[in-house]
Amino acid sequence: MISFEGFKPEDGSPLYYQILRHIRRGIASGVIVDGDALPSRRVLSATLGINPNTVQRAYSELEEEGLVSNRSGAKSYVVLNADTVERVRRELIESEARTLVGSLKKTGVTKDGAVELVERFWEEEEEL
Amino acid sequence: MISFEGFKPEDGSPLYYQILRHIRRGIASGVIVDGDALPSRRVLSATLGINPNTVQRAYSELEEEGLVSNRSGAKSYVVLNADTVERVRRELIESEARTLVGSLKKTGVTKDGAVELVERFWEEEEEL
DNA sequence: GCAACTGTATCACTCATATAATACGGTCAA
DNA sequence: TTGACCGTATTATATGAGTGATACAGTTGC
Repeated sequence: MISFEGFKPEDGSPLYYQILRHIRRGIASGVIVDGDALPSRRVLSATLGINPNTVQRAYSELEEEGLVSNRSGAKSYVVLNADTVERVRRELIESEARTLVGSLKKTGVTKDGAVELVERFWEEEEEL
Repeated sequence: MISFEGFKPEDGSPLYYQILRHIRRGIASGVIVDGDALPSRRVLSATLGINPNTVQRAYSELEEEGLVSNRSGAKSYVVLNADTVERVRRELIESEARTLVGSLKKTGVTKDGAVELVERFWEEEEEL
């Protein structure tokens, strides 16, 4: 069963998108593997204190993306092969690195300064 | 006059917030300095193809933050001293670096991998 | 078979963001 | 002083995100 421990929606971005991202990151990092079951819409929404429709939206987008199998009546499962995992991982890392490198550049940070910042903040980060 | 060259709202975040961030980044990087005039609400909204009210919202928030002086009838100006600039710069860089490190950690990247990513993407970034 | 789950669908509602159209009064330079 | 520009304010409308409630049909395990 996919875990949502440490999932805190404080991002400002839409909730359904944060759920999507949480699962994509789990796939990229290997925490989520092929065949893993997703929590049901009702259970997960109750756990997170949000609306079932919001979870539904995330899950159905994951199905369109080909990462999840939804069968009416049965639980939803993650469907992965090696190529898919590698693709998700590469796309995720690339987009995150690109946007955040761009952000630091625009605030006037140098390349060496950015590397230094990454090294400094790496240990300070605690929450999952 | 503060420049909005290269300002492209494609972030997903609210437009007024992107304007705020653009100006904060300009201050942090030294591109925007004390006494600089802001484009009028009407001019900037026409340039960006957005609504004057949206620009107004950004400008009035900048005033509440103490970075801009708005006088009814006259143009709006940036008001800065060395301490303010340093504060804006530190807060901005810190939050962006923290976001970057948190994102990469959650996608299963190692510290060395993150440094490598920053170095690799630093040159590839072109658009301002 | 039946009960307890599951996914799916629909409707009405709130809220923030953004647009659109005006209007009013202050500032500033020719 | 006057006209062009400025900041500010108001009202109405549209859209997307999220909630809340409810309903229906499919599956699974006992």
